[in-house]
Amino acid sequence: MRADAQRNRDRIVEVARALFRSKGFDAVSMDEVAKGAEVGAGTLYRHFPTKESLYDAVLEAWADRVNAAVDRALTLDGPAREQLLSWLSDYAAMLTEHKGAAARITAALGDPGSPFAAKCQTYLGANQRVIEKLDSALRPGVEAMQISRLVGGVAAVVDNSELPADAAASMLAIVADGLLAS
Amino acid sequence: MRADAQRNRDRIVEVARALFRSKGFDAVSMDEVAKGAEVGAGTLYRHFPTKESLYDAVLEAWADRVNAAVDRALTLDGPAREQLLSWLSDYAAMLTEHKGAAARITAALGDPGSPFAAKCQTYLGANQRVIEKLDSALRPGVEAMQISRLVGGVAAVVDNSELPADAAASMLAIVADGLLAS
DNA sequence: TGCAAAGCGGAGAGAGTCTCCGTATAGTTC
DNA sequence: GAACTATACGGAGACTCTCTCCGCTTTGCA
Repeated sequence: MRADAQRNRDRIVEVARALFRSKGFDAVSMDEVAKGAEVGAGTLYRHFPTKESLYDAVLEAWADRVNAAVDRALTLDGPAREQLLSWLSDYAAMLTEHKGAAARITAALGDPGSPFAAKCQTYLGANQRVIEKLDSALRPGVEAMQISRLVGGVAAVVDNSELPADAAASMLAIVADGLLAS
Repeated sequence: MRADAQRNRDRIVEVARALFRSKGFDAVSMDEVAKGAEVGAGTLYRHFPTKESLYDAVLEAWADRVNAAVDRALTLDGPAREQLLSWLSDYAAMLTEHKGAAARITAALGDPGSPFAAKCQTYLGANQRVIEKLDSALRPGVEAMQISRLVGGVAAVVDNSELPADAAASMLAIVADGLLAS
């Protein structure tokens, strides 16, 4: 990639990250991103052929943080319930960090053609690790996809309705208790 | 209302219901509805000032069916878990009946200014009745809003990803067990 | 039958995503 | 350092969508 192209790409992602974070996916227009990054619309669309692909680039750094959160939760001293709850709330918090991300990523969970497919694999892998570690404490037959969708659903509701942290926590507690063996 | 206006209104709602049900909220354009109902855009917008208000009119008949579903579930013979599950799956099924409805209605749960406010009250009231009836079997302190949001979140995921009924059922079972006292 | 009020409908404003293509520049080769 | 080519730039505008404005038509009452 030519040096000017790389500079422009970096600037676009940086500007887009700030805009998406503060205003949410829908409320940011591509024109706005182009103007903010001081490039033309053509340049923006050459780097990112759709708005979703730009969003994907903005969310790039998340995979590492997801894995770190799993590691942290699973090495906690304490009962399985506490480890599970810690992971679920970290997971939900990461999903709601950017407005609109939770619904979008969760919708892409079963769609290999989505621009978010790589991120979904990370999430599914993280939940798979949780299942393997907590195994016997969990409801028999529970799958990574179910956890991903349940928590994604809760996160999407929290995000959409801009709920406070305690509302999110109480819903996650219900999900966690449902996931634990009864 | 003048007779011609009433006829047009009825035809618009009928056409819109068919389109929304088959294609989902986002994929239907107002132009399409106007053309299908053989009216001009102006006529459509006089009857329904926004696309959401048209959607609301399309969903009008639901309130009765919600209350009927609660009645049916709560008079089932069987343990609380069975009654709860029956209601939750009816509730989720109704929310996913029209593509896009689950997310929209659930997002409006806490917003009195939404065009769906009346429908939300119906849902909250239904869940409140469930809580009062099952009371001692449920997790202490559980609220109608929490149930509405949890099931709405699950329904939105099911709807978005077009999941089969058994995937929905397994997630609702987890939520139900979380809602029951442990 | 005549007339005001109510309703109709389509052109078009405004906003959004995304494309096309003439122009400019980076980086290589002599 | 000059010439050349592949690469990148940028903005006008095509297309689509929601929603408005306003001149024309129809209804229903007196």
